[in-house]
Amino acid sequence: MEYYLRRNHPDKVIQLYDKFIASIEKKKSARGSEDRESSSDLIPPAMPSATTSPSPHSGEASTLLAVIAAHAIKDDFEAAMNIYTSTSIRTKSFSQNDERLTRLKYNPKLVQRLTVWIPRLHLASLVSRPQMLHKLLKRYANEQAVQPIEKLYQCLKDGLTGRAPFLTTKSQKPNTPNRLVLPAMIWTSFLSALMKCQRRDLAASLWDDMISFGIRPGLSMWTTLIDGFDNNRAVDEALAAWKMMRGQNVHPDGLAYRAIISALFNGNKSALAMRTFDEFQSTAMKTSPTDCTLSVYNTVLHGLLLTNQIDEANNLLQSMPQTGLKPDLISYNTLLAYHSRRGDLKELANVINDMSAANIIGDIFTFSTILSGMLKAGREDAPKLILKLMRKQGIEPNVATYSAIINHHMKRGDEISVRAAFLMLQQMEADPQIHPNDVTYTSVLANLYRNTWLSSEQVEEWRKDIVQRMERRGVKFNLPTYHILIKACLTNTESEGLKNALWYYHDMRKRKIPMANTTWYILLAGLLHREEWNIADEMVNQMYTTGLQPSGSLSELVGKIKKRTRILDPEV
DNA sequence: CTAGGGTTAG
Repeated sequence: MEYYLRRNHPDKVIQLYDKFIASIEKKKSARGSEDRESSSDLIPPAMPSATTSPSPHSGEASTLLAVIAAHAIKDDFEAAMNIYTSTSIRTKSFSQNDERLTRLKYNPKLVQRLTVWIPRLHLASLVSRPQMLHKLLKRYANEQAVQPIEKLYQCLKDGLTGRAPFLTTKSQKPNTPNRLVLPAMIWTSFLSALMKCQRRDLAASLWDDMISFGIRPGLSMWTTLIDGFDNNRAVDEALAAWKMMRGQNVHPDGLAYRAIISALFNGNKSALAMRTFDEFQSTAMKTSPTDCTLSVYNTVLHGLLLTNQIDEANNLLQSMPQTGLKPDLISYNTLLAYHSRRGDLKELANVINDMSAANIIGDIFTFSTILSGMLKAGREDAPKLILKLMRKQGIEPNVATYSAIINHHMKRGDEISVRAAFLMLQQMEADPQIHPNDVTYTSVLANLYRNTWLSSEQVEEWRKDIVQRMERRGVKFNLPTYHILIKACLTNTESEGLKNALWYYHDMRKRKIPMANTTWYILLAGLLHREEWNIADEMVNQMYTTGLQPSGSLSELVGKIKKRTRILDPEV
């Protein structure tokens, strides 16, 4: 194939590729029938092994690139796209300095065309396998990796409207039969990923793009938007989206109700959340599947407990049987979490008894929750006890389990405990099953900032070490992380504390992570407490420039800063 | 496609 490419005979290359594919298909079907003959009907198919499904060798990728290059010589992108999206050949997307590409450098025009084509072909193959694209975006969002998401999205937009479009939304289809149709769910996947990265600005422009392509956002898109605002702790925006959705006569289902109710509870609007829940019960609940209804109930339960409305929570639980609903494992875990936060061992035991009476077996969430509740209550033997219990039940401890233990060590703050925490962290880093996450590292960092036992040199050394480890592993800060760290820094009375807090603030701005009301509250309350009036004034100004109109407790805080009201109670 | 619970902290 390379010979014909060099001789500029693309059609020969294409012929050879077709033959190659045909021979593969023949081999596959031959092998397939052999398998059928040899295996009895009673024996289930074996695990895929090297002999039954050969792993793609690199030769296949080179062959694919050769035929793509042949089509590039003929400038037939559509044909290349058809091959690329339908081939079973697995290949990492070819990078620009791929060794296979540089072998074509005798034809610079061809190489240049291929460097434009390859990312587009990569996207096209993802668009034709939406669930694969979704998985990829989800992974990027988990890693807070905005750039690759943006890159894919830019390529998508370019594919719809650029100089040589190869994608189409359904509404345009009649005039463009040769383009790949973009499934509507892909918009939802991108929106969800961008919101999880706290990039409301990019999410907003995606929304605008979608409208300008003539797509009316459907229920799932609205739900994703509201969920995203909830993730970003932006209640007002969530509520605005909810109203806009209803204004467009889109009827919410259980999932949509769940999203808005969660946002309202998290945004301190529990009365409105409960009214919305009542509305759900008298409307969408009638046609909602049981598991979906239960998720709404569990969200309400979680919200009530979050706002310390324990009586209301018990009323809700008691009302469930009348509607044919039974509390499930998640309901019980939610209850356990409430008592765990309060370190209430007696109530924890009560819930565990209720669970066994209802024949509900605990899972990893259950055990991690109980473990941290016991630690909060001062039970030093909790890790040993719970880990033993888990082994007996065959439940593997995970990141949350070990993070809880590490947090406990770090909280104690003496040198021996901190060293124990670092040792456990090292063990987690060495084991791919329990790699530390943002929560683990945040716990270590926040406790270091708050530490008053150790020398500041020692703290600084350990802090640098942690930051390096995070960078090495690609673990990035997100909104709750910043909140925790800024607050921890500001509680440290040393001047370092203030400096560090402001560093995190600037880092947030640099990374374009939008501030939630809570962010400003934490910052301003900390500055007020330290009586850093000038810096507090400056922050208030910067808050106004973001267009935020503070209300409630946040505006009270602004008033106190303006009036230089000193906090006299040293406990606050 | 969007989906309820745990580990950071409030």
